[in-house]
Amino acid sequence: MKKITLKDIALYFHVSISTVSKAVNDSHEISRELKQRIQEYAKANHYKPNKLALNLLNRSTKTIGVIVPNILNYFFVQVLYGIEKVANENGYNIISCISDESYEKESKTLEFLDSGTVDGLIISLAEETQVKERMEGLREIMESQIPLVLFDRVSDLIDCDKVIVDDFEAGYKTTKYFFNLGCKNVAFVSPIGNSSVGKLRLAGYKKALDEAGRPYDDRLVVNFTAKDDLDLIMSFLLNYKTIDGILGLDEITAVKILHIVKSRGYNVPKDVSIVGFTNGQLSQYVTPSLTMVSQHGKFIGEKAAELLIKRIQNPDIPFETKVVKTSLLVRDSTKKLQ
Amino acid sequence: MKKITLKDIALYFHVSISTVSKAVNDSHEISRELKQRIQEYAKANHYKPNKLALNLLNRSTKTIGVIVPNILNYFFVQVLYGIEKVANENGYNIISCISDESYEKESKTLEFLDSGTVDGLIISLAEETQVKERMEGLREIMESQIPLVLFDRVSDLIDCDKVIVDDFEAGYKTTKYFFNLGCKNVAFVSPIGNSSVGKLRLAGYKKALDEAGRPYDDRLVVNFTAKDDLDLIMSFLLNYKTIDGILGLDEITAVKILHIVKSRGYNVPKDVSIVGFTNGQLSQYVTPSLTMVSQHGKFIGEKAAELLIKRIQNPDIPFETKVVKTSLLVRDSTKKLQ
DNA sequence: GTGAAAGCGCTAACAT
DNA sequence: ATGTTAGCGCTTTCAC
Repeated sequence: MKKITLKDIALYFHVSISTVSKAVNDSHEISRELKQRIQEYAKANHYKPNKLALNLLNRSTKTIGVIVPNILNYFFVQVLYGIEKVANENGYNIISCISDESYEKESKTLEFLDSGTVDGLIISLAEETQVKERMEGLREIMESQIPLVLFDRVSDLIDCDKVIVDDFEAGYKTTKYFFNLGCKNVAFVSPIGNSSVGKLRLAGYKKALDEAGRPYDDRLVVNFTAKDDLDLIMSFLLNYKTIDGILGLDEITAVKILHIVKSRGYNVPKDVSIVGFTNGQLSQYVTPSLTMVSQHGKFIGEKAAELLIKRIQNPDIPFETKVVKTSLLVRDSTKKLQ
Repeated sequence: MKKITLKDIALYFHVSISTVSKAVNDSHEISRELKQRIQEYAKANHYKPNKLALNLLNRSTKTIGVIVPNILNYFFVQVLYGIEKVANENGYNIISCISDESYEKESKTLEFLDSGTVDGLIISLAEETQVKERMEGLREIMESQIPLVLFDRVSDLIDCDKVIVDDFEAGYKTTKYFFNLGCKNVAFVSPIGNSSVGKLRLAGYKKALDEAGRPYDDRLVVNFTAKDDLDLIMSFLLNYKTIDGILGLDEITAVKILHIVKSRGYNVPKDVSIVGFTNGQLSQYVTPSLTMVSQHGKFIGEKAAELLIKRIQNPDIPFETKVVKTSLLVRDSTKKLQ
């Protein structure tokens, strides 16, 4: 038994397909009586209009596709919530896909979502894509005229609407915060050294160093990947100098750093202060609770969705870039300001 | 400028649509020369076959839909990974949706995914759906013949393939573990008291109590919802009796409990041992690290995807239910066994 | 009140 | 080598 179609119903009642169509859509053109019988039969046989056919007809799916690099990062989950909220308010569904930081997976997903499946796309680039500047996939998307909004991990090579975090300022302000606390040697620990986001924050860090008249020491800047042993790396770092401040570029990194630092006998925040990025579920429950930079993920998602929907409705307006400021959530992993 | 179609190309070259179709698909039926010109033109104008039309034609989308109740729960994220892995290996894409524990959102998503958009569905029920036993939506799905696999939060009211955790045994074994540790008063703290999963674990808890010849005290069983103040609830619990063991039914609950218990001056695990469910990212980084029951989410996802794909390929085989055992990951939040 | 026809974008069997 | 036709499932004129 396969799915029932208008045709099947029409055959059953010996009427035309269009009559059935009108009947199930409750058109006044059809007689009460026939309408009733057809509707009953349709319900009884679980008739459902085929969305594919409708979408083809309407050349619209009322769906927006979202690609995020990493679902384990709370920031992206928050963005997803924001997107979904605005999308639903505007009658759109979202389908969310994960690129897992891989260019290949991102491209495959892009290909899948392109060409009719969705009305628009919201994307944060995979790290690999950013590192290798592999923009072919995105270019295709742009050129095939599908509305696109990039957020957080964006690229200058692509001209489209964007929502970004003020990462430069975040890096700058946070580093300055450490200095105000009295920290002398602030380390910068990044799992995303190659992404635009990581680079901007580092630039902000450098500027703060500069302004404070302190030399830039690249041994205090640690880039690592999932493959690396963070424990070992941190051990080098801690043995190199008397570190009294550490900035971790995402939540799980900050939590791991805290764990490692504590297990090596340091007191947090007395010996070393720690600040992380992304105010998620972990940071408030570790001991001591972590001071975090919040990027307002939900807000970013909302803005991205708004931009996209605006663009879908009006493809010809000029591109916009929205910059969202971060804020610092002070908790117990940083020394108190005197 | 709208999306270019075969028709547009045909018009441009003054040939028929099918000729163009064959040309872009590199058919040998078409002359080298024309093929080349058409392909070039197509590429230059970013022609992409419309997936909607193709799917309609093939009556298949090579996509499977997944609905999970809560993306902040690491268990579901793991399941998602497992599903995606197997799906990709078999040439399927997945689109993942979040029901947010709400029946309404689940239904809306169901409706969206039904009727052509996906070839099959993998779902873990929203709590509201389970509580109110609102199975209309799922019934519809079943009756409209779309392949369906339920996992974790399942329902007896729906006849389909299922992958479940052995939650009864998990509740039973874990409670016995507390007793072996020497615990006398083991509390059971659940944010999912109304879901099948929560009930089964509670039944296991009761059985262990029973076997140990201890009375069941329902004041040791705490159900709470997102709205409740867990702090307050725990305070009642801790004042009621000398609790020396607490079982928290998910990761974030276990972490919160640990936080609360510690802040009230108890030593974990000396005064009270804590075990949580779901081995995620939080439990290993809190202090002390939490002993957890792992449900092997990724494995569950893989099995669910395998079942679904099997069913898509062969709709007539009898339904299966796979039961996946849990395992206990002992860390520092439980007293050491002597 | 009902039906025929066209069309959304595409492919495939069947002419020519 | 190229074109015609039919059809996937549906809606929407426009006739009758």
